[in-house]
Amino acid sequence: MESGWCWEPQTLIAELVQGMELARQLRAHLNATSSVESRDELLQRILASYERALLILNWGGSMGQPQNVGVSAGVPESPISINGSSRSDEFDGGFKDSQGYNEASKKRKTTPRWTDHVRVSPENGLEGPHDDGYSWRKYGQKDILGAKYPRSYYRCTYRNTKNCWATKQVQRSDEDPNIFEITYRGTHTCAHGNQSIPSPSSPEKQEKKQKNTNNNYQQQQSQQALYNFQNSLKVITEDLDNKEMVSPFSFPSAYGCSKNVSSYSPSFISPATPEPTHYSVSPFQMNNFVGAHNLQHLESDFTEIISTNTSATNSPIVDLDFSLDQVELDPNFPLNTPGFFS
DNA sequence: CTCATTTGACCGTA
DNA sequence: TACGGTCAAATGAG
Repeated sequence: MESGWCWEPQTLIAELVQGMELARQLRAHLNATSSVESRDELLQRILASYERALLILNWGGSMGQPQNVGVSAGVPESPISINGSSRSDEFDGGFKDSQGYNEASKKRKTTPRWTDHVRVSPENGLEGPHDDGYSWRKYGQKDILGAKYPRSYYRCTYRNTKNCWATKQVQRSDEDPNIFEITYRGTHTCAHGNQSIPSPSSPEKQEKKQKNTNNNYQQQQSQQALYNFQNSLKVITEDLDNKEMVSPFSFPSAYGCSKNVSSYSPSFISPATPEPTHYSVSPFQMNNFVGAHNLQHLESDFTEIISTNTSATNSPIVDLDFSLDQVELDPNFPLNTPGFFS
């Protein structure tokens, strides 16, 4: 939608490479006695770099997928063009042991958590919450102390059938009602089943009756690859007490290569609050959040958490174990596949 | 009829 | 005890 952006694979790769290079620098800073500020700056540059890469992917995808493009004219059920979100993923510590991670029901506190900030563009209509490609079921709503808007609680639709314990919380920002803060908890273990992405012509709700009927396999693959990619590229920061994972990638960003249809639930926030349909990117907004994080000890447990997180996604397509020692683009990553850039 | 949402109650934690 | 998170019965939509 608000594209008009000229993008090309080289640009994307350049951004990614830059991000890696910055990560290297950051690593050097970690070993040295550099100031927190310089680390912070480096980290923000890394995030910005990946964010730009993501935007490229997003727009690239939306431009390349003819179906449902342009259905942005405020039709409530129209596919949402998720233009991503400002990525301010914060990772709430915890999931140290990869095993306990799968048992989300046991220890909620140990599940990975990261926050996504999604901005809606007011001129584009009011509803249709951000669809990250997963199927969510709302299970609660609470008024939060000090918050103007209630918080909505969602869990994976396939919680029971697939034992998928991913949840998310959606809260409208106090300061800017156009911004929604989405906190994800846990990762989907149903991602490879029926879970992935609603087919363009079928609203999400149809999923309940047509599981596994998405026949656009290539598209799925690309999306999954991107999803895995973004899931793999997480930067861990460690708080004094907790670890945090800061990811420049957002779930919605992973669908740039295809159209998201979202029938989503109409209860994104609360009946009293208008529901955003279209999302625009606020690329650097994440700095507001990430910048506030304690960036010390950035590296500790980095690879451990990465691998944990990666394995949790069951990703057979891309294996991007992203570590600071190994920051080369995986040649297997289908950056050049047609479904990706076109 | 099936499934999603709503919403008050309940529970665990700080 | 207050608050955030979850449960589950009631209700509604398709």
